[in-house]
Amino acid sequence: MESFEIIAEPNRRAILTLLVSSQQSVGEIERQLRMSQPTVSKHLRVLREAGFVESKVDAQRRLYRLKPEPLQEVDAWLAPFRRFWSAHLDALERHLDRMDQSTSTKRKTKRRPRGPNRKPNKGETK
Amino acid sequence: MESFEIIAEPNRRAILTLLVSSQQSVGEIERQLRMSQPTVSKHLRVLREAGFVESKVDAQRRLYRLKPEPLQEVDAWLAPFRRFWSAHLDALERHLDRMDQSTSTKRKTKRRPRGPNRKPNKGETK
DNA sequence: TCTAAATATACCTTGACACGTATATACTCT
DNA sequence: AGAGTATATACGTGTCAAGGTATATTTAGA
Repeated sequence: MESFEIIAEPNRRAILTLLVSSQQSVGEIERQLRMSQPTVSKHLRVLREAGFVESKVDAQRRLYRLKPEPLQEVDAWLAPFRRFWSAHLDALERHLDRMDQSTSTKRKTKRRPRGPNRKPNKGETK
Repeated sequence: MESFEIIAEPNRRAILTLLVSSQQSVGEIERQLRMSQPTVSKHLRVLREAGFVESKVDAQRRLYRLKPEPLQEVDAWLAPFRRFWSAHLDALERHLDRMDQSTSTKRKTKRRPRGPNRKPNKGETK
């Protein structure tokens, strides 16, 4: 399974979040997140095979702890978008600046001739 | 559908990546990503309803462009993990520093500047 | 008004996966 | 060795999402 699918599952995200603070045994995770033991074990297996966590044996217990790499990949995928929304903020600022100097100006040129409107879909801007 | 599930789908991630550079019509996305037109439209619908993109009408076309908020939420979820792996890097550095002292080896590559009570910089990824 | 282009949607099928229950495995302690 | 604890796995089941094909909707242009 692939990194983005792994963190698509809410229980797995919860487990990862738990493990940020410190390593935990299966039973501790089970109790804190109120999931069944097989469910926890199965999610941990998925996380382990994808490199999100690693385990070490401690008597009958297994202690699971985070490994950084897969989440760093996710983080890396986000990088271009971070640049995008920074640029977006800049554009908003420039726009507000223009509003400042042209608040009394009315737009007189229509962008393009339009026929009868169709019904807009949700999230569609006119 | 929820943000993490949305970006779990590879074609949707590809669409989002395409839209970082500029807005695109459905047909343009279809051709660049070699997906069928219904597939593109259906993914765009999912993305639109989740707020990842918005569309505006341009004659028979619809131009889709990115909206930042949902990916910013994903980014926010990652924040604690970034602190986690920064801490790991710091620990590694301290370890290497101790190695330095005990071996008197000269280091060839520079490390990050460090000081007492060092705090990570905003948006620091490394 | 007819046709072609661009996009959206309906319906169907298929596969993946998350969970529960039951059971297996591994380790500790007496 | 036997009992108890902690964890892993096997199996069956229901759900849901992704893609394909076919069709509907909207618009430009002749």
